[in-house]
Amino acid sequence: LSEDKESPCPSEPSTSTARTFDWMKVKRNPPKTAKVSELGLGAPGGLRTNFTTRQLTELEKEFHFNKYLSRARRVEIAATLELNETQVKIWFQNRRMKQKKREREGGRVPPAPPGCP
Amino acid sequence: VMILRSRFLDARRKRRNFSKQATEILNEYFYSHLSNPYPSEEAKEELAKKCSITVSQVSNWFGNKRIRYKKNIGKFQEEANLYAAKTAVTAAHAVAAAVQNNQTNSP
DNA sequence: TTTCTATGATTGATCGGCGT
DNA sequence: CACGCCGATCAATCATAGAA
Repeated sequence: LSEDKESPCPSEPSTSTARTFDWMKVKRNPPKTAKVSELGLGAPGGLRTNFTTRQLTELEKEFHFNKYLSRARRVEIAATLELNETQVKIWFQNRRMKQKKREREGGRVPPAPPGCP
Repeated sequence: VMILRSRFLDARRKRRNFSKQATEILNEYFYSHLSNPYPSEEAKEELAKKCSITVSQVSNWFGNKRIRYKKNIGKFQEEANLYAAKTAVTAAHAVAAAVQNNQTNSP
């Protein structure tokens, strides 16, 4: 229940080590952020959108109010912040995971180990 | 514009590199599982304990390692052979011990 | 000291699996 | 079958530590 079988190995090892495995070939599809859909809009296609401070502030505020969004609320937020409903949905999803991660790892050990001038 | 970046200027800064031994342990695992360098949650916890870092840091390390490795396999060739040899020696020791044990316990 | 590289962390977005 | 969520991961980027 813990060993890996190296099944895929299309390439040839050539030398002693370093073969190419499938995980090294994994490629993600580029973001489909309302790309070619709207022709003419400044909708950046295949780019990682950079949220502005205003957007993040509003999203954060909403998050503290509700950890989950209703369809209606999502539409509102999206319109107000000029984002897709999907982006808002994903933001909340990532935010929840971030929250959980903090709680889980919250059992901090923030003491001052070594040097602290 | 640069002010907009100030929103971050937070945790990301003041970063500490892991101890050399921790990196040693992580690399050993990575290269001995190069065919599938995706440690399970349990494995991550074990590595975290051995390295004295958090599970998240172990995840970050593997995430960065995988991406950077496949981005430029050649650059890690040397490192790969180094650790491959190391694990080979370990394996050899194990085999040697087994043989030794076999001879002394052969009725 | 200045410049360039190695590395840990962050985060918008994707992938696969699951429940509704 | 479509949709939202979770957990893990990707991929690009940020900011700093360290080598040159």
